Amino acid sequence: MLDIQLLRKDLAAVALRLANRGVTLDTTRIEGLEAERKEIQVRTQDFQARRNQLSKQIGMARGKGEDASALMAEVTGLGDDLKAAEDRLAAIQEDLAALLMTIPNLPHESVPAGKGEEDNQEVRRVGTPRVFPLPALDHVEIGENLGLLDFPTAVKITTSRFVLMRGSLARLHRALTQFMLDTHTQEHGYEEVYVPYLVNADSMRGTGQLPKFEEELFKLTNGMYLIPTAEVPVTNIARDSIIPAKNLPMKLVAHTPCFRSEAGSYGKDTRGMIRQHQFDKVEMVQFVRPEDSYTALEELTGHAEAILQKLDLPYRVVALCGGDLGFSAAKTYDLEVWLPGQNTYREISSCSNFEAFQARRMQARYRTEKDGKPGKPELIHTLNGSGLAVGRALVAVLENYQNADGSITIPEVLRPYMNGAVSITAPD
RNA sequence: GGAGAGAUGGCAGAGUGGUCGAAUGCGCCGGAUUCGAAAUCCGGUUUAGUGCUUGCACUAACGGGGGUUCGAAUCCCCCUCUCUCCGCCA
Repeated sequence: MLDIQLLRKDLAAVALRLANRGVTLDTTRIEGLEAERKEIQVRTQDFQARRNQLSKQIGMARGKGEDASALMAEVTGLGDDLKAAEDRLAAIQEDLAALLMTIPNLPHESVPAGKGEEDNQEVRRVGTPRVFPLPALDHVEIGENLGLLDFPTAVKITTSRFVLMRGSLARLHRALTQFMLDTHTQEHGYEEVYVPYLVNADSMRGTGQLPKFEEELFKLTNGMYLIPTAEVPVTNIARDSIIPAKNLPMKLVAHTPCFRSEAGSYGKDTRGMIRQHQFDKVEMVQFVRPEDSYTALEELTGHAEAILQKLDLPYRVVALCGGDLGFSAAKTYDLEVWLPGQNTYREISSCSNFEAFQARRMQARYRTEKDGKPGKPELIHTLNGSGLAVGRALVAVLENYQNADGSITIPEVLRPYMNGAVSITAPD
């Protein structure tokens, strides 16, 4: 949510910055609502002040045993006008609030202009794609040849966009998760958290999934939602709370399954594990002081990159352009891992700074300090990034570490998590 | 699932229709006292919003929503959550 004050003070500038992400702001409507709000609010408050004043006088008169009927008649006369003004004000403020909830965040000044994916800016490439003597297979063929990856059975159990993994492949998936969590907690200073996978609507509103993107979520019959990312429960830890300044920055990491309806992506990535209704992800979340958030974004992106580097997977870092930016983000770096089977880079992590956008929706604040003395509560900045998407990391390992004989070499850093095994071969 | 109790400021906790945004205690901040500290004493200490003469005024908020009333933390209705006991259970 944007600061309403910013819209009041400099609507034109807000509209201009939103244009960077291809969003047109209905400034006429906002100006109209604001003008009416101002007038009605002043009127309402005048009525309320008068009513409070008269009511107080009635109380005092009664206390002294005097007759208050004249005062009561006067305040009764206010009734209808007051009620009308209050109702109108409530309606306008509801309209304004609803409108405000659907306006995306302002892109940071460093965000490249552009409409979509093709305008994203490559920041750097790390690692060199391996050269295969024969055309590289994709992860579906590799996994199915090994007899460890099974889509038809998953379809039978549920439906498409689910997967079944068996044996050492299932274990490799778990090994990746453990390795990521251990690296972030032991080397990057994150606290591991275990969180609910079902959340209420308030939490979804807090991080920005609601009200605009309900169709992308799985909703339960009792009104709860399956989380589409650990970002939701983890970031909402800070909702409606004031964090002591000494606890900042707060760095949290969680491993959760993620559930996405993938509505609107029919026919896209239908093959393999790239786009699933259910996948695991290790997610990093940071709560920081506003002045630190862009340094924190670079740092957090580096933490995600460290996983790829340790796995020795080639990747590139892409700065999203305005048009490709998520609803709540002010700036985002995507990490794209090299997939030989597809001969392309595919997104495996997304690291974003939300500035105060989520914090304002959540009322997530920290107590400032001035010369060591406690000051006023102010909104924190929130960030998050995948570190990494586990399913896609598995895909990347399969494709990058495939051998001509159909086996998979296990990346060195994962071997301790695989009982020391060096490779994965088809079971007997 | 059944029965009961409750939800008030950073925390504890009073307030059951009228100058109550809210006693008191703790905590926190400032000051006094002290060589310094403890103790003690004095003062301060919620948030959001609006207006304009930018310092003042006003409005709103006592779990959430609705209602009664001239006036609601206080009365009524609905919802949510928490606690205790019983039952069930990984």
